[in-house]
Amino acid sequence: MTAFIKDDQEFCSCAVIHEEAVRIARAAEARPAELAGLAEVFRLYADPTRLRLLDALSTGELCVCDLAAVLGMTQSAVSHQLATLRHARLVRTRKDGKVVYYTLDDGHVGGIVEMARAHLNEGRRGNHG
Amino acid sequence: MTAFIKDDQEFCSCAVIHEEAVRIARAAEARPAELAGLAEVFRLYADPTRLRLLDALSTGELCVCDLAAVLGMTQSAVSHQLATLRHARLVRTRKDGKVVYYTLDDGHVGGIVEMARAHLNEGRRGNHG
DNA sequence: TATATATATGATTATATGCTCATATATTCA
DNA sequence: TGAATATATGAGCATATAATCATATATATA
Repeated sequence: MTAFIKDDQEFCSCAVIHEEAVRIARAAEARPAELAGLAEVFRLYADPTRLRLLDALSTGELCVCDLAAVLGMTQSAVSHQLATLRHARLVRTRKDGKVVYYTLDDGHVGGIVEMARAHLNEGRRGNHG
Repeated sequence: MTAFIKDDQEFCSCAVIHEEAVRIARAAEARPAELAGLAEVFRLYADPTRLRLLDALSTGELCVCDLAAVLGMTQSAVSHQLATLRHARLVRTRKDGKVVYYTLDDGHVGGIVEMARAHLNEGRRGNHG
């Protein structure tokens, strides 16, 4: 056997070297939908602007114009990113007249960012200096 | 005042409504470089293929061909993504003859994925059903 | 009602990214 | 040395995405 075949398609020009390890990894594999969902969650945090917005909101409630001021970005750019965060339920809104106030939706946000911060500090110690 | 000005540039057509809140958010803001670094970390996890690779490797050491078999993807696609993970130091390699074995670099990887999994389960309970 | 203002959003554009294909590199073995 | 094989990688393509610009929507006020 010189090629791995799955669903009638050739994927790899090389032989499968460790069939047992492959079986184990296959069996342990998470459902594709779950991993896709996870990737989607991470993607939300994978943008500096969105991180800055979440960071700013961690100090308390702010309106769109406040956020534009803090980030030094246009109202439109901020509003687009806020829409992304809103659709993902990472932030909530409260409307008072013309003004829309944003807050973090729950505690998971801060937790995830802290986790990644630790990852950054420990995992890459001295790599960037 | 009808526009927020920073560095001689107009960012927002609306007035800054809450100057104190803005000051506080500004003061608390993380260094831009740190947030950019964080976004970079998250970006690594923001792809289903890379998550699947890390997931597979969480069961133990696997060579490139093994990983191609587990994921049902070409050797080239897998190798490209492994290069990304390698450069980010999320995985390590061990070479034995022609075969390159990959392992997770440290425990942070699993921790971050678990964290996000919890986020997914708790934060979006019933939102997708 | 007409105007001003705070926010949201569609279209466009520039850039980033993931996969494929072809090929290079490294190693083993005859 | 030459052939085979495991892996790495550059180029190209298709798609995704973040910012911009213009404009729509909603609300307050004259």
